Amino acid sequence: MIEKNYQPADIEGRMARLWENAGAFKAGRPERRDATPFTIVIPPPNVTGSLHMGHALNNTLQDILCRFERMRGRDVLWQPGTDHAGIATQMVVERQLMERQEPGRRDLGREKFLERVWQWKAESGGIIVNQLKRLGASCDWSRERFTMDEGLSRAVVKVFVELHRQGLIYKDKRLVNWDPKLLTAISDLEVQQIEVKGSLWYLRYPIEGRTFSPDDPKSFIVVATTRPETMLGDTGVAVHPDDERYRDLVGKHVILPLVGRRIPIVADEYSDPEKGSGAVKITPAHDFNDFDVGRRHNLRQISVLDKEASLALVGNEDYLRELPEGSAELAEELNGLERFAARKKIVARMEDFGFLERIEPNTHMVPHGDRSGVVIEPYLTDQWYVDAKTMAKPAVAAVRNGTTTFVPENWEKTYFDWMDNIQPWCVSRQLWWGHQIPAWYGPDGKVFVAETEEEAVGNALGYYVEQEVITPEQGREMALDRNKRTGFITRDEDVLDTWFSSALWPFSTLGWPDDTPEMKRYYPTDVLVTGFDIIFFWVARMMMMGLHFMKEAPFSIVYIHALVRDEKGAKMSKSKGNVIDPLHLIDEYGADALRFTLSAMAAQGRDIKLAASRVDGYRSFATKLWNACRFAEMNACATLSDFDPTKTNQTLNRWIVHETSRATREVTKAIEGYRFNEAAGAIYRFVWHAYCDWYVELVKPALMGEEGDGKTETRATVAWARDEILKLLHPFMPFITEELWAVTAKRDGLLALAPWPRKAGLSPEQAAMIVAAVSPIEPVPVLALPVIDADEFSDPAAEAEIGWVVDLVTAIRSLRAEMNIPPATLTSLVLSGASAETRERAPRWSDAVKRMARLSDISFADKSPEGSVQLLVRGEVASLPLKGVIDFSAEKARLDKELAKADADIKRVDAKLANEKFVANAPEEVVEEEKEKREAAMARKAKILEALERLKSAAT
RNA sequence: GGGCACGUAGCUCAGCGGGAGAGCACUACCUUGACAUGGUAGGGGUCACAGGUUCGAUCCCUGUCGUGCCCA
Repeated sequence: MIEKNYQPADIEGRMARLWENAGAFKAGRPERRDATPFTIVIPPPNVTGSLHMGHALNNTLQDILCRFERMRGRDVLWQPGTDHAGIATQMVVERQLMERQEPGRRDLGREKFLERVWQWKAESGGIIVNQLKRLGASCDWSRERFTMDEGLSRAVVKVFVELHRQGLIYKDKRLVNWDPKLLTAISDLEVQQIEVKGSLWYLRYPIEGRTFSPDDPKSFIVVATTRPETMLGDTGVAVHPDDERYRDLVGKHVILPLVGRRIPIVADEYSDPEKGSGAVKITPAHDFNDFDVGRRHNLRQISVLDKEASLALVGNEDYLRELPEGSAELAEELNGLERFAARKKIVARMEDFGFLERIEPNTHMVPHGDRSGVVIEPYLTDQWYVDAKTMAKPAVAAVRNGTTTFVPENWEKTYFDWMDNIQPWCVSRQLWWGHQIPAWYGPDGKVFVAETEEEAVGNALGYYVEQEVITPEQGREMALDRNKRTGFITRDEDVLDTWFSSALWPFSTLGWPDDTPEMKRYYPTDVLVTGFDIIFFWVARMMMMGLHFMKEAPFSIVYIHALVRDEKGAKMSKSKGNVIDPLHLIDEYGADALRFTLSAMAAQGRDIKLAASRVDGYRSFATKLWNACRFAEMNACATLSDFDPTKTNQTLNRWIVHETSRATREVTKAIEGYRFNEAAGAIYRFVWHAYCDWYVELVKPALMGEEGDGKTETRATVAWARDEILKLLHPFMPFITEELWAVTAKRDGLLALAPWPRKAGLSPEQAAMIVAAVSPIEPVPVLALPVIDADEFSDPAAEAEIGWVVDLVTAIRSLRAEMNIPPATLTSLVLSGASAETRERAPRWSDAVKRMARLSDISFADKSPEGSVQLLVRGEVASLPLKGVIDFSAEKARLDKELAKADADIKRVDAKLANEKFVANAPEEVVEEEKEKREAAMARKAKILEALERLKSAAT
């Protein structure tokens, strides 16, 4: 029994348990041993995460693909899991410690702190997994992985060690993006350039050998800077080589104000003559561009900030070297000042001495940490880097030669642009939560990289024994006793960038580096579904790692979907307060409605501006389906096991079979082409406007009539079409369809595992494979049913007949509305001058048409009766004798309007046909079409004129 | 500054070289035996603007204006 009302909340939890208990989503089900695998790896959400609209869209689309392919008989593995999210998670736990007024991270120490993080993960991590289940994600949850699982960690270590051995991972001292709040390096991608209203300070740098005077422009050079506080670390001034103003100053020196350091003026094209004063100060240790300029001109690198971005001058040998007497006092005074306080103080001091020329307001881009939100400091440190440039080459080639394809393909350009200009990837992070780098150092700083501590320590001790730094005896002792080597051999404190482990996700989750059966069966994966915002973070890096270690690209298709925005088009963000919570929408409208909305709006290459009213609309759609199924149930329409839809006799039944096969073709092709919105549109139109609006309405007389073969066939067809609908709709609305599948008939299997309506173009072998794959273990009776081939089953005769009925009913309804005939008034219909075909057809539809068009009777006549209103239906006249019922002037107005429309059509077509160039150049069929249109319009016009004539005589 | 999108009904969006579409909202009528979470009918658009290509442009090209995003 179907409940009277559709209550999504009721059924969704129940269906989720049903799937779970049946193990419906498990990969490698025995009966699919011989089926072709279909693999998707989930973009692992952060363990700290909770479901947002982006996740909802991303996982809905993946689920549609997975459910679709599962129904097509494939052995689907949708690999789920979560990401340890280094910085994010560490921050969450640190905040928790603070809120509970417990000792902080550093007080706890590394080991204790990590225990706390794991504890947090056990208690509250992975909330998002349950939220994904609420959305209906059909992942193989039994295979859930976490990027810091033992197995995945082993993969990470192995990759690191091998890349290091191959020279693709190395340690280097260069500028990094330093986050002075989180006290770690971050990658270029974790930096966001934010436009900031700041100032441009024009500073006077005195030229060596000239007496400085603010009034004498010859005694100084003006440099413009957005960061005056870094001047303490200046080691040069650059001007453009072609800049006439400064040509004779190149090669001279300036004396750095306040500091007294003697630094050169160099010519470098980096300096832009149009910007500022045309001269720039060069601070190689605190600016990426300056770093390059400095290298070109052999300028010193003087770091003047510490890791918290405060001035570090006292004891700073680089800074103090070669400074004149008295400079140490300034160092004492400024030491320890935070960078922005230092800026104020230095500017004030410069002004005091006449070194400040002016300050201009200036809007410019300032790098910010995407996690901490603070201004990023370019900072000179030792870090580990991946040679991304080398690794990118095969990754670019794989896309260029089509091994991997982006959908839509315009994202390939973005991918290439980035890959072609890729920078070394800084993978070390000064955090605790993550994969600790498998590198150990000896007392002289020599690095030993190995997969295990034993191996690294063994290598190291062997080396130092050989170098005679220690005796063999000491070496043996240190090898056996960890405490003995403390202080001699130390492990690298840093952990790897979270994205390092994510990059391995497509194979680490399958058991690599072990040679597992899953590796063989499910790699490479079929499709990756993700948002464009992580093409660089994730897609590109998976390509690099996959190609390097597996020798095969990790996926053949990368489907890039849109960003979900609020209804005004703004990006959703907590700070803007415009976040729509998918869980609220699920509570209010149901997961099915949300999923359908997202897929219906997922047009390629366009962002989704989501309005709740759309979700509401699709909830109505679910209700509509619900009630249509109740209708079938109330009329005893039951699924018959030996029913063959292609063998139906009734025209109406043949029509819905025809329409079903068309819908099947449309939906199938659209999903295959990743056009989710088209697939959703096709099934929506079919269910509502074909099945409900017409089929169910037209079928009522038969279902209420006498028992017989026709009624039996009709009942079976109603049920059959309903079942096909449930299948076609299942990938989009899994909950309601699974529920209706269960309650509308006694089924031996889940809808989630039922076979997809046979699609166009499926080879007999493939079809046989599907049946063979699904049947042995769990026989699903539906399989015994003949399948229809959407390409083959078409019935133009049925389509023509039902089309005529539809047009007739629509025309009468329209007229009645225009004439303001109340629904309670029944009218007669006279089919005048009807063709033999119409005379033959009409009786079959008389009951249905009478009901739907509110008619009392239908009759035939040679001519339209006096005073009747005439309609044109497929070239024939249908008359409604409405003498005394209608307002003649209203009818005249209606006919005049139609006449005008016909005239306009004729005029437009005539203009076209009169155009010689059109007739000469347009394709023949287009010209032919136009001629047919003209004829049709002329015929229409003739009948309208006739009707007007008759009206005139009737009125008088 | 470079790049990528986008400007279509009041709103949110499809579409597309040969007669402008959907959902929501709106108007009128209807509680008919699945459904008022419904039905029927209807109103509403110079397809941002200006050029060009074409027999024909909402669609292709160029430019302008506006919006969004990415990169520097």
